[in-house]
Amino acid sequence: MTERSRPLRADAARNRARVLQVAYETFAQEGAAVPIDEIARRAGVGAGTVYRHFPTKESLFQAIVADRMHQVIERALAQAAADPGEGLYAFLFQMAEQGATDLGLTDAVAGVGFDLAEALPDAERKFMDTVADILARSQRAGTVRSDVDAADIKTLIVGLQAMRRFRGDSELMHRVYPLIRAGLAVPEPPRSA
Amino acid sequence: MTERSRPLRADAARNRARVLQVAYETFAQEGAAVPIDEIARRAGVGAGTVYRHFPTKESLFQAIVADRMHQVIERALAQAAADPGEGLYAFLFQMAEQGATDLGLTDAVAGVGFDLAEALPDAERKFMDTVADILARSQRAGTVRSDVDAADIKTLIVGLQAMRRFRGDSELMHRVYPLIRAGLAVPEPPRSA
DNA sequence: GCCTAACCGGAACGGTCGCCCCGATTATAC
DNA sequence: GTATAATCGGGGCGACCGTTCCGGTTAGGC
Repeated sequence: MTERSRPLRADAARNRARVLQVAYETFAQEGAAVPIDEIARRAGVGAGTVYRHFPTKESLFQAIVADRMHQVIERALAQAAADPGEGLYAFLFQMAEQGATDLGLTDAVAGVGFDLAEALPDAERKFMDTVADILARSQRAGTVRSDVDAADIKTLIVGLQAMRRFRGDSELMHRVYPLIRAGLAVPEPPRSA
Repeated sequence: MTERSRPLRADAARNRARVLQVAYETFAQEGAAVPIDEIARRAGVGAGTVYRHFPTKESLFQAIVADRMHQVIERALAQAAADPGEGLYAFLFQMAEQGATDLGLTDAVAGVGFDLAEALPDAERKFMDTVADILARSQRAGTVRSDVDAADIKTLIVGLQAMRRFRGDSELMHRVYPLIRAGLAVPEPPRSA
């Protein structure tokens, strides 16, 4: 984002990339509670090196979440363009799945220990815009009831991520996910004849 | 549970009750991360006194969760007996509401930082039996589809608690809860005529 | 090849928390 | 009232974690 006055030295650039990559995988698998020392150890550098590139633990976490968020949004928009009717359902399931294997992203979306809207207002706004967009497409396609809004969907994502962490992949997909889908579907009008 | 060989001294019994009461309220409002020293301070005793009655922080937490769980189960069974059709829905909403204002209970149900099934197998089994019972009653009353089981309901409870923590009371009740309810309702057979 | 500025790593600091210890205190039996 | 045994409470220990510091090392221009 911010231009450096001078390019990083080769070893510094290499270490920065390694730290980012290791932190990415580690936060995803074990959540945001992993100590910086541990990330430094796995990256093969000292803790001081981590702090030189990222002044606080939160700044490292933010850099990763912003990137992850970007990926999720891009993928969701592509899916929604390809199949508007399924777009929202695909997005919901993708977020549930991602959130379970990516504890950092879950915490960020749910605002646990790190206020996404405050720390990365652009990412938060773009995320909500994307949700609204995908939702609107599916509603126009007639596969989602019209009386839900983007905030409702975000709430469902938070819930689904919690469920996915609690229960296995296939069980959630085969047993609980259909219930959510049935709840979001356009209700059948009451049969009067 | 276990009988004491000699009754507690009067001041000891009073302190024990105070600690339990304060811990009950504190864990409910602020989650299980509150330090023991803080609970001791609020109860007006020293940390040593807390540890004399409860050898570890977890044992104190367990004592509280077991009690809360008992209350929730009793109340749910009474509701289900009074109105079987609404029993499951009332239970779900009650658990969501309780879980949001009772972070300790939420953590216990979801198994975060404390394995309920391992630490209090009786409470866990009774909880699951109760869920199964209430669910079966509502299914017999025809208000809940027959292809969901108690494990699905528990998963939904975990999700609802997360949602409730994320969003306010009335919003969850008015906007998201109806979606869950619609998903659990007996599906209308497809109109062929 | 040399010089210097940039960078490295890990030891160390300050703060927090679970848990224990022990001199002081107090309830209870006689 | 006195003895005594249970209880009290707060200071302290050890572990952990985020962050800083600084002596040693190395990349890169000349």
